[in-house]
Amino acid sequence: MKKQPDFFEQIYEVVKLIPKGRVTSYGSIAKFLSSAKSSRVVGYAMNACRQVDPTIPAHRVVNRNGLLTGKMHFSSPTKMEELLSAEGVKVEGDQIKSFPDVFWDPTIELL
DNA sequence: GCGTTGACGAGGA
DNA sequence: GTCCTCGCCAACG
Repeated sequence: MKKQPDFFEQIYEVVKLIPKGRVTSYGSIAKFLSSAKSSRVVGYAMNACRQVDPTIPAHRVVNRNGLLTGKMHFSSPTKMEELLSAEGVKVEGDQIKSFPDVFWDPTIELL
């Protein structure tokens, strides 16, 4: 029996493949899964990732603006930027510095 | 079964 | 360049 739809598993797998110190966007993951329009669903999966697999580095997933939109969903609102900062990702406020520099696109790296 | 919400993205003004 | 609107898919009430 499946605990979660394959859709979610796919997302989690990609997120867990994100190298340390790198980040990606919801849209890129969605696009990698052949559903660029399902970017919102990717974010929803992240929200559920905690109950599925808390080891998922959801903090490495941000929106296309490099903004930590989901930081409020973490244990603490500051947990996300702390984790990113600890991995070498410069974060100012809620936005990632040098976003294109730390950006990791599964459609390019994994392909 | 219907309507609303949501960690988004792209397009248009 | 910024701001607003629409779309898209899945889950929740």
